[in-house]
Amino acid sequence: VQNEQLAAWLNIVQTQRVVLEALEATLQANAGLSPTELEVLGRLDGADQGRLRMIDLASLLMLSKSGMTRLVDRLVELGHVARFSPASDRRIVYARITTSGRAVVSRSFDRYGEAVDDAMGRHLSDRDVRALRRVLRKILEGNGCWDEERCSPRFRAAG
Amino acid sequence: VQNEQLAAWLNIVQTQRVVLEALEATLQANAGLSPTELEVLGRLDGADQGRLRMIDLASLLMLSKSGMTRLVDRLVELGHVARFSPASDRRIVYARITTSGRAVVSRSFDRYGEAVDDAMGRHLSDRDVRALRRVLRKILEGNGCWDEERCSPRFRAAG
DNA sequence: CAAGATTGAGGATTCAATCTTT
DNA sequence: AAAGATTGAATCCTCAATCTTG
Repeated sequence: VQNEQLAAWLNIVQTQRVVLEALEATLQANAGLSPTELEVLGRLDGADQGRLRMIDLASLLMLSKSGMTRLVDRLVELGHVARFSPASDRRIVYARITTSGRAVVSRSFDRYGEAVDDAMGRHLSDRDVRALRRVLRKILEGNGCWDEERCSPRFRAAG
Repeated sequence: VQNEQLAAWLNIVQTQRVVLEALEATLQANAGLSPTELEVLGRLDGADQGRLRMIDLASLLMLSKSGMTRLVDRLVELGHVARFSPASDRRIVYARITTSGRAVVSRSFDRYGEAVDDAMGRHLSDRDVRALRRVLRKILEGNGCWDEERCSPRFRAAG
């Protein structure tokens, strides 16, 4: 019985590897970004006022603080994100998506959706997708990291 | 509809991050190994004669050839793996698990299974686990990377 | 020349230490 | 002192180039 669980875990790992590999190729050719970098832009795009604190971004993506500092460095370099600190508390740094960043999200998300469909959705029925989400949600809830906004964000409508 | 797929993909990514983080901590404290390193030992442990070619290991874990070279370097350094080339074709290098490596697998796999159960299985019914595996298998099959031995290997029995 | 493996250089991420603001 | 962010050193991984054997 425990072997079934181990196998399921291995399957999650393998699936993530396979799909991610497909997405990386598409996304790199299309926008010159890594999936992680696009995820940051997507989170900012969906956030209130298009901005989030560095520490909240790190927590959302489960990266270290320093990892997020460098990731945002790259996005700033590309002009897709800008930094600023609010006057009310100068300890905080916000990452804010720029017009250029919004444009990248608009242009890339459709292609990205197609790539996900190609590598994953195309092989699944609607029931499969629902079943998958149901089980994964249980795991996330069990680990105290389910959060409606975190795990099923409202993605930007196409275009 | 496509949003459901995107959300499902995000959930896979998040689940992998959450569970992996839990496993890393346990495994590091327990055996001083990363999950990837233990996976190599587990694959070798289950393989015929306890050995696999470098290139097949790389393919199994979806790592680059050079990445696998370095990973095996570390395991050799620790004494858990040894390299050798067959006389029949000196181009090939086999990684073979050593007695020490077998011991590590024996000692670690129980704890590893417990950790997987803690982070994942504990929150799921048997039906959930089966449903999860069924859907993930579809995705892997759809991408041409389902392989009975690759994706549901016969793990060593406890002890 | 092709297959298999390794090496050097460069990119991404983490930990520990540090800096600034509260 | 604590919260938030950044920096330096070290680790792990990848790509391109190279080496060896067939």
